[in-house]
Amino acid sequence: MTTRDWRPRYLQVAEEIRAQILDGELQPGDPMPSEAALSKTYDLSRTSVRGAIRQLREWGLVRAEQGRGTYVRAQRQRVTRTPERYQWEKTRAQLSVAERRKAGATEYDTGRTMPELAFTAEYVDAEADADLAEAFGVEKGTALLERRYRTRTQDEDVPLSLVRSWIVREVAAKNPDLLKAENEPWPGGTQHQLMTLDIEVDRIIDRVHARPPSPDEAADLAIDPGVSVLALRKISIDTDGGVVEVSDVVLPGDRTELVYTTQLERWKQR
Amino acid sequence: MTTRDWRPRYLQVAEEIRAQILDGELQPGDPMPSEAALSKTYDLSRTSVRGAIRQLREWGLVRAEQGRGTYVRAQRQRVTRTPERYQWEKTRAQLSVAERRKAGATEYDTGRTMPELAFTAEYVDAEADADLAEAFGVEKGTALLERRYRTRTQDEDVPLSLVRSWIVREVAAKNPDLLKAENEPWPGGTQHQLMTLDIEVDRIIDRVHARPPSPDEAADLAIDPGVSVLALRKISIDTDGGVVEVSDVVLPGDRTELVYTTQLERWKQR
DNA sequence: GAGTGGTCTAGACCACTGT
DNA sequence: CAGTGGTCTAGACCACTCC
Repeated sequence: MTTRDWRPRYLQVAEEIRAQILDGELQPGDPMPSEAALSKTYDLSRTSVRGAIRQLREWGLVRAEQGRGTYVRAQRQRVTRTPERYQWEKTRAQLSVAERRKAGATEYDTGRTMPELAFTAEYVDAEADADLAEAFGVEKGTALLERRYRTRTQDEDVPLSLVRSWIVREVAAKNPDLLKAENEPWPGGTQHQLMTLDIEVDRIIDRVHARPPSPDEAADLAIDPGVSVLALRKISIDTDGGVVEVSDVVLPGDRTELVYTTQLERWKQR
Repeated sequence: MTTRDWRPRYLQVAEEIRAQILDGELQPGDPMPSEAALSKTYDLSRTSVRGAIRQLREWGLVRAEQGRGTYVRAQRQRVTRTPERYQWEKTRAQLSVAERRKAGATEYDTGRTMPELAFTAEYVDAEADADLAEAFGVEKGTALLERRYRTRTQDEDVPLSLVRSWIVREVAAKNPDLLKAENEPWPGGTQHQLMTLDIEVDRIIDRVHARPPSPDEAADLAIDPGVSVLALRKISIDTDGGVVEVSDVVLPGDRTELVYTTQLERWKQR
């Protein structure tokens, strides 16, 4: 009170409201006072009040709805993704077609829930850019087969992830069926596709970082402004040590949790 | 031109400039035209131009510097973090004090670079909130020992990560030395601390998601507006299956890459 | 139609960076 | 000092939602 506050007014207001939310004075789902009301109570122009609200949105604390009002955000439903799915997919690849179809339609559940449904796979002819060329260990410009698809849960209409997957075209061409988009969804997934090429995946490397979404990604994933995406590059390595598939998976950062378990070696003696 | 554009003007400008950056017309490090200049060339008020620039900042494409100008952002230096560090730390825990000290001072390098330096460890008495109580499998309100510290590279002054680590206080009390902040940095790290309590860590679970930074985190990590942090909860489980340590690690999302490798089982027959 | 948030204007003062 | 971005005002029109 006595010592004057050097921070901009809009930030002070934002932090005041933030404290109210964290203290539980404002509960998730509660409507905020309207901009006009806030403008009056804080004796600020509407522009400044909007600055405070923008800040709260960037902190992921509130959500504004045109024509309705601004609401305190509920913690969004989280979806968990674990690399156990990779082993599951590999095991499934060796099953019969009938069983693969059945398994593919069934929910995949690893204790936590991970129901998924792939749709709208799209095939594109692509060339290796510098990045992909390095990943595959091929020349820049090498022809690749690119598959684009999205996954979503059965109840929600917003996709869980946007995926782009690449295979070296010359490798994939050994099985002409792989080049046809009509064959999607391929029963048994990528690992079975690779199996038809006589390729066994030995290990998979996930590289994860967070970044702001591109405009398209923000729209496709229904992401609020200020929320980042998790960008996951998945690299599959076969039993000969070569890179056989590269995928870029884009996940909404605030709705997705990635879980990785590291098993440590036992001490020899204590 | 002919069909009118329904999107707000500030967004159109932002996307126009975005295209220029992606096309390479504007190179990383290049200064943008000043707000006054943009305002003139696009025939918009400065407020609207600022809206476009804010959008570009949220996309992570430009960086504004007070009194200097606005610049196209360079891809920031990435730091890689792999769970191999956990095994390394466990192995190191069994070495002699002298060796642990030496190893602690040395850079830890896993092929990619991961030099780190811990500093300003702080000890706090804490109680288990609902979240931590569940993680540890104890009653809510159980006394915990909380350690806070940060890591940074030797050349940069901005920390790489903010860490809060918890151990059940009653467990830690078996070795009174662990309760004293003066003993930091503890030679051998957390795993050696646990070893003095007769605890061997069997596996470590990392749970990762992305979220907007809190105001404090944004300031501490020098994060630009619109960029998220990677929040990593690390859970250490001992050979009896109990949770012995929980850490929350906050990493700048655009500067950090997490790498996890999943080893798959070989097929029995082909 | 009343109330909400989204966009936009024209202007002002400030703090900071360079010269 | 001039030029830059950061904050703030008072007012306007719009698209949307709900009654």
